[in-house]
Amino acid sequence: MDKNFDPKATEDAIYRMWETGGFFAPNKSSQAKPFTIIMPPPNANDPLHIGHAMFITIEDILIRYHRMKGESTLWLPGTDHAGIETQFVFEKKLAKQDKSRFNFDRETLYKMIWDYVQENSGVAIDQMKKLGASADWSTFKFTLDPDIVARVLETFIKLHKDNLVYRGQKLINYCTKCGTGYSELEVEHVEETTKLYFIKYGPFVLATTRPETKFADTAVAVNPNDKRYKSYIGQEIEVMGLLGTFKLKVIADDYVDPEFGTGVVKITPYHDFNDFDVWQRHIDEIPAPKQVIDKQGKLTSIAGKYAGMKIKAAREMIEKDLGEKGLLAKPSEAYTHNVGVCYRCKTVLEPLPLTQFFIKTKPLVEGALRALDTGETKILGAGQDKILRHWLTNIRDWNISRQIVWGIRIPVWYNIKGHEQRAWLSFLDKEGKQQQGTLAQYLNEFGFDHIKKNLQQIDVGTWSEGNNPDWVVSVTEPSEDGLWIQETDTFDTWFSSGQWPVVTLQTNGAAVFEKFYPTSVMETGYDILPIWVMRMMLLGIYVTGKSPFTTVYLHGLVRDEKGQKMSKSKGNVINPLDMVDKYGADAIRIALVMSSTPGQDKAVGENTIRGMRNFSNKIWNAARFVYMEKQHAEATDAPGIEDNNFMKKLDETVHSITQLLNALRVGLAAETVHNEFWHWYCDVAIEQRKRKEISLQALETGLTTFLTLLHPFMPFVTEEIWGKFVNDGRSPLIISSWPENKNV
RNA sequence: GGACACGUAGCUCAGUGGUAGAGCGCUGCAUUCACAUUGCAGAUGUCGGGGGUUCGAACCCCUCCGUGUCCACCA
Repeated sequence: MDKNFDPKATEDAIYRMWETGGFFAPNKSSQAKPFTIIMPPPNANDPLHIGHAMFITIEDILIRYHRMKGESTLWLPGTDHAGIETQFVFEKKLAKQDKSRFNFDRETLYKMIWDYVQENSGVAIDQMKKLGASADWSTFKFTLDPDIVARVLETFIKLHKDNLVYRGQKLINYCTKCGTGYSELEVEHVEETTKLYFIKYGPFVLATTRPETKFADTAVAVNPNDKRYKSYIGQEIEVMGLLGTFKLKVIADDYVDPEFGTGVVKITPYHDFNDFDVWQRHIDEIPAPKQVIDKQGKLTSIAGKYAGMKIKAAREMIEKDLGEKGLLAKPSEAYTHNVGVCYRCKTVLEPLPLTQFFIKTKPLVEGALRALDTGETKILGAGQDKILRHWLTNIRDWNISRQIVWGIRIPVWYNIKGHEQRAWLSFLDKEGKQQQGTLAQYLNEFGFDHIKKNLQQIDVGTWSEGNNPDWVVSVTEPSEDGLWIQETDTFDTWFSSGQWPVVTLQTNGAAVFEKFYPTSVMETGYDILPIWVMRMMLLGIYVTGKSPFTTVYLHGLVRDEKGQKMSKSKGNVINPLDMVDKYGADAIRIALVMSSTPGQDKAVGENTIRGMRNFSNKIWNAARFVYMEKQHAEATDAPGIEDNNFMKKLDETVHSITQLLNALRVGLAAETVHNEFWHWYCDVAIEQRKRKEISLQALETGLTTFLTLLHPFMPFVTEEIWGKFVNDGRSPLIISSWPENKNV
């Protein structure tokens, strides 16, 4: 027997033994009560990072503990198609081949991404196995599996029937680079220092950071109580601009802060959220809005000679021209404010008027709040309960339309007949070249079938009142006469993952759903509380009437040794698989959870992991000592004078670990078992044994008990020892019974 | 501007009403003893400051200071 434990030589074989033994499947006994965790599905296309290792570890600890307690334990794994991220990565790949999404029709592009993801999808799963994840792989689901898609569509149809879906034109945060709009939860806010311009505007001077949108101004607003401008309210003013003079109405709105800038604000409803709201409040006073920036981030034809220019270039040129025309009242000032950027590519988002599908969220909130009030669902994680309530009470309608192909296509069909002139679309012609325009332009030349088959995107826009296209919700093409085209937008990825606990169980069979829903613990990072956990509650309760989980355990972010955020640019990223390779899976597992606490970030460095590698070696050597003692033991094992104290202490340890795990205090449980094993069992008890103060039998009981207690945290080394010389040839540790404490 | 956290050993963090803890680091001693991926001994703490409740507070309450994160429409 080697002096050191060698994880590399043993871990894979142990995992295979567990897997082929079928030990990950739930206990079939009818008396066993269920314990369920649905795994947060990682991006199918990405290798695991340290944050994944964190959730794998915590969930596996809970799963192994409950399995050893004899419960019918299901850990259902899966992966997510991660719409925007994956399409973005794929497009970068295309760019390297001098291609873009515009070179392909929708269907072809989807298939290419599908194949690309298939190539990579095994990686994350293998990595989870390396970390020891005892998930039931037979229940595995991918968010684009046909059975999952069918369920997700069903939910949408139900929402529509219940009048909880609407199609509406709103201002949407749109990424001109990724080519899609978002919901407000996906917008990241970053501080930006920009110029605040002071522009002569008729009789006023106004302060703006965005002179390039002034071509779309439809009003000027002042504060109703601002004495300086009171006489102008309700009047029209004449403004000399870069493209000539025009007239605008002056309106009064409380939103204008008289203290800021000059107290005069231009109103550009289609390019600013506040202005949009002002327009809504003064809809009778302000004429129809104008759009000056398009989806490509370029200025539209209303910008005259600036049309076609990118925002940044246009702004610079406009600044110059304003200066030359003497329209700048004074030099610009540096101004720091927050702007929304794309969480994926960090491009500054443009507020643009888009027609999208929305889910009415307010009617769904009540059930979620009730679940929190009654304790049906408990949130673990410093203060996160209150944060969730805050989100729930301030929720907005959910924009679920995404202008990408990598996702579940929205099951909505438009009848374009009679609206051919207004249906904008892009498709590939017979030479594979992109054509863009209205259906009316191309219908005769290419025929409807060709256009449909080679379609990239359709935008049927918003018709004026009473002149809307028919749209019907249907999974298949409607049979009625007409020119039917399916919406090209896909669902927000979070719309499918928001149903994850429900649909993964349902698609594993009605009996599985019946038994394991609602699930026991949802374990994930606090950073996705609103974007994911909240939505799972909303949709889960909506579909099933029950909150999808009893407890939400929100782990913290993993940071580096100094508590710094890990990032590629800082070069402080720890790859969990490298650490497994170097120190063993057990070491990184316990390093991640020991002394961690829900909702609080966790600092982990290689030193920490090395220290825990030493701990797994310590376990190994303690076992080795017991084994050697047995070799030299005499036939009769005399009781030791410390036996009673030893057993009592052992029992207390079992008790406290059990209590801690029941209370989901995983970090403290790990710390306790580590300390008791090392500093009591090894440092005290084994030394007592050397002086013959405790019996070999007591020492052996101690070892087997500790192997059981340690197993959820460090499954490999404990299983290896168990199989090798504690329980040779008998059932493996993974399905051994959790010790009962008798005397405490 | 608001919300939520956090401030405990050199560093990173547990502990959350009853004599201050862990990991990593540091100092000294120990080497054929299960393990040097070790053991023993040790140093470093007014548990952010102040006030209150209590027989007793790192822990509960108030307040101040500092840090972080998220949210928010000041162009």
